[in-house]
Amino acid sequence: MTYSLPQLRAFVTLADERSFTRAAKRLHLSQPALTVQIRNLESSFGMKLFDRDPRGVALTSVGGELAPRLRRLLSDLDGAMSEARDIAKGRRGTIRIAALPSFSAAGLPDVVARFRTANPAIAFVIRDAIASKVVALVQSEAVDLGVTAGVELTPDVEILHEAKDRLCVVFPRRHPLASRRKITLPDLADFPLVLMDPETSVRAIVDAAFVSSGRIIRPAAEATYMMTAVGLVRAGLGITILPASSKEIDAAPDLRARPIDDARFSRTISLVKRRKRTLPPVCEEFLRELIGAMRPVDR
Amino acid sequence: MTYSLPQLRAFVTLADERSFTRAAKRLHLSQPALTVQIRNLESSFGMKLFDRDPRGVALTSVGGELAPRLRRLLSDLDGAMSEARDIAKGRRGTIRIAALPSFSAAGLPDVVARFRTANPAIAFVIRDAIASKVVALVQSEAVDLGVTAGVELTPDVEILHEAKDRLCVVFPRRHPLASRRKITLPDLADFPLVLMDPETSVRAIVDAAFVSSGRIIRPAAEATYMMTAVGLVRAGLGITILPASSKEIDAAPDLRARPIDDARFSRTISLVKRRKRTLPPVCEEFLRELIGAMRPVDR
DNA sequence: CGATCTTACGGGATTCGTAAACATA
DNA sequence: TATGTTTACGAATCCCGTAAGATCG
Repeated sequence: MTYSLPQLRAFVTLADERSFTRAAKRLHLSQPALTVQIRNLESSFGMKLFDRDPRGVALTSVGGELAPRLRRLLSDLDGAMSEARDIAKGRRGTIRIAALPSFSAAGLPDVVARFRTANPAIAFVIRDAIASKVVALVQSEAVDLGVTAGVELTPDVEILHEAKDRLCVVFPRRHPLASRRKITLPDLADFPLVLMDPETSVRAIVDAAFVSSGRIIRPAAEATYMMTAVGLVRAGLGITILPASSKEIDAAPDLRARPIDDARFSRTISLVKRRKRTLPPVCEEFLRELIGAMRPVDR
Repeated sequence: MTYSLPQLRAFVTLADERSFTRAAKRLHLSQPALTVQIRNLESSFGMKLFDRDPRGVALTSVGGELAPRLRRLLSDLDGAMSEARDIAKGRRGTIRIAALPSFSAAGLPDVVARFRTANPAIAFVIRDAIASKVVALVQSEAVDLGVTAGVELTPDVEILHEAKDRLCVVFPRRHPLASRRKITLPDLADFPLVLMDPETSVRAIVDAAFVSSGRIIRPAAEATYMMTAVGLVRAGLGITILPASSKEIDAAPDLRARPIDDARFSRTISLVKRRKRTLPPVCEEFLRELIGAMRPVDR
């Protein structure tokens, strides 16, 4: 009426070996135990699957139909299970991360690279997106982890770690700001500003700081990508404000970046996951590495 | 460490239903029993496969990897087993027969046709071959059943049933033989003979009969196919000797066939199978039909 | 005899259902 | 409190190994 995995394994092995004794050996089983498994399987079919003979057994025609299919199915099954076990043990797997473009370019690559040299069988999927999109990706479980900033979180997104990221002002080497020891908010208002797109978290911080100090902002230009903002500054269009960690600054040797002496010009980088979802084990491991690397950067 | 079929079924169903209660219902299982299965499977992995929540359960990422593969594997497995059960029950299957050309054309088609209307899901493979080839096909298990004649059988071929098939002489309507009441061996020797190929069982019988009566045979022509022999007779080349059951005779309205009044001019049609091989159940059923149809034919 | 498969029996693990405890909205 | 999951425990079944029996060459 029913059948079990041991029965099916016994059947396939016996079909291979065509001898109860040899098959039992291969199954690490006593030979009578094998006989019983086969007998039970046969009685569940209501017919013989093997023709016994003192010098070997042979498959019945029904057995012959079944054997190759079961052999393949069982090997697929074992493959799937052992693969899953590998994933569970962290020997294999995929880590999916969504992160702000700044972090994707600056902090993340080193951590990922180090982790991959230690665990070469781990694959990464990295999606760079603006803060609100990062949260959406985490919420929909399109990714395991998210790195975002300054977004009100929905209740089903959980913060695992936080780090401060200061903003700094970026200007040409010979700019008047270069001689100031400390740069404060009013200093910035003296020069034309190249700002990030209003959708971005950096822009939100800048806007908030200016508003809270009672000033209005008049951007000379707006950019979506930080590299564009840097280019505009190099062209003399004005100064800009970017995360201290952004790599784009280093790409322009003729520019200088200086932290702004104002607590409002900093943002909280949050490492998040979907609440009440257990992470894959590799992911947990990577998480620890990432937290270690997420110390606030000053320059 | 290990896993069982009930565990895997529980896993897949729970992944489908995303609720222990609903899944248990679908599995015809008490709900605690399901909890235990999942717990054991999870502990064998050393990690959770589901994230529990009062209003439903959700797959872990490892569980997500596993679920679709297992769902397919289990459904394939059940498919293979139920198909095999169908074959075992005779609701489906293939019957493979090798038979002498004469029997393939004369006796077999009607039996097969009748059987197929009763069991439409049964497929047939019919190979027509000369006697020695038929035995070889049975011996190598390329076919389940064989219909042969006058061949010394190897010990691993078993006779299931036998029937007499008389030979008859075939001649043109206006031939001198047409007026004889009884035709005996000496009568035949008076006319030119069209005989079958020396490889065939019919020819072996004719040769043996002539030899045992001390005559030598001088064939006017030889044919491999009985239809050819009939054609040669119609053309007036001589007379021929064919199995009484052969359909080829009926295809020539200008010919007459008459039994030969000599016990030596008959052959034993044997229905055979490989010794110590159990036949598929459908095949057993067909066998009974075939034996019923294999009564000796006189004309 | 000897090699091979089958049957018989006891210990241990698995599976299942009922009943009760636990968690969360 | 209502819904849904987990824990606890006893009964039935299944699986396995040892030992003895059966079969064929």
